[in-house]
Amino acid sequence: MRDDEKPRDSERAGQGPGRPREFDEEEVAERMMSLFWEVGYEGAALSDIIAATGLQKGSLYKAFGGKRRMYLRALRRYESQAVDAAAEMLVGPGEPGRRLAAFLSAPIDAVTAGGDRRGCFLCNASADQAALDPETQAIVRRGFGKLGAALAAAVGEARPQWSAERIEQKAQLLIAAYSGLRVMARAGVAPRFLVAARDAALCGVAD
Amino acid sequence: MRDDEKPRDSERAGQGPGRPREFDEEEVAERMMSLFWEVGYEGAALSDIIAATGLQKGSLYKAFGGKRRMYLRALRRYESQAVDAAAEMLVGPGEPGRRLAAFLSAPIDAVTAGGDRRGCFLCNASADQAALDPETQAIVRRGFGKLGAALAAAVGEARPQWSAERIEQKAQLLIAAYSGLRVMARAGVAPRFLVAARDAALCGVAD
DNA sequence: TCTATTAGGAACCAATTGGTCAATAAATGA
DNA sequence: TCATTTATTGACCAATTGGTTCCTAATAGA
Repeated sequence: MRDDEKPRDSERAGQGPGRPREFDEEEVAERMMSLFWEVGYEGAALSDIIAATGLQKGSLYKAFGGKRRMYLRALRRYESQAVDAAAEMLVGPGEPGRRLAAFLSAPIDAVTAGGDRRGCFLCNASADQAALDPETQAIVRRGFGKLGAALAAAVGEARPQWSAERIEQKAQLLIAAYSGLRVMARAGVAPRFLVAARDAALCGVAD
Repeated sequence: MRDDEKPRDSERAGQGPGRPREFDEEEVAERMMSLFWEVGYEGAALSDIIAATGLQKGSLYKAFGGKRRMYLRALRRYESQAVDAAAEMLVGPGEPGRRLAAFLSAPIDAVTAGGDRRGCFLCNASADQAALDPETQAIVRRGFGKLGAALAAAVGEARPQWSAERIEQKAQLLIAAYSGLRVMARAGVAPRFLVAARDAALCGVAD
């Protein structure tokens, strides 16, 4: 559980002295994210990371730091990919009601369409490491904050006549419902229940 | 990750031949539940379980099976304690609206009153082990099922004029919101956000 | 070409992991 | 008292854990 490894070198396009990387760092980071997302921090042994990335232990530790840094990097990657994308979608073009519906449908589509039961990495990290590691906690909280802000914006757009307080309430309910849906999906709860929850959550703001 | 240990002997009040237990099995099970609840399956090393229970490894393995059995037992214990209690409260006496409010307030009270950030064991297990272990998954799903049924009963009581479908939808939304609140609480999201989510969730069914 | 710098890979590490077992202790019933 | 049964304990186990180090390979710039 130590965490003293220094950040090591990252991003250098290939110029400069020294032997060039034989792997694409982003691609490797992507695979690490997938693994941690699926099995959690302790569930991913170093040997699993090696298998998933194709790198050797030495290269892994030189490019990234220790295991904890890999996890945090994976989580930050999820934040700046999945979370930011969702937030942008929520404030993007189109009917706000439709955007909210799309946001709450994502957890269901993932499981019905792709059979993807990984849930939400942010939510998993919360149950997994957030209570134990403050850095994880900070990232998770920031992610929830982003989603909350974007949801509030979309709700305000959909129902301009609502008070700020009511908008905020609805937005918070939508994150909570989203998180709950992700958690339930991971446990394999039948899609019809998820659909019911989604429809009730959207009631009054997207019809 | 093996799981072949036989169930071993349980419950024998102390009568019959043989040396009597020096510990109270229920009390030990309670401590194991607390530990797994807080740190998850992989987060609890056998040495931690030993420290938490005061038992030696050998006694632990004789009384319970391997680590996985201990975890499942802890999770079942949570189900038959926390989940069943919540379900009974929901269908119990008092105004149904108040009961629903109490159900959704529990996640908030835990963190504001007791500083309890363990969240919900069921939800944690979902993010932690449910995607990997079918037994865990079954318990989690059953737990969600119980809560869903109880919530539907309470909602139906609070709003008898609603259609069965609408009642079911609201009930499912309430479990999702509950799960989400637990997850967010574990990440340390500020209580005011949790309160906002709760109030929005209760809107229309408890006022 | 030579040097500096970096990457790759395997050997190596101590510590810990979950799990077993045999010896001993304490009870019951005969 | 003695055989039987069960519990406790600590020594022991192989395997795996995350992590380091050292040697070689490959590049850029001088």
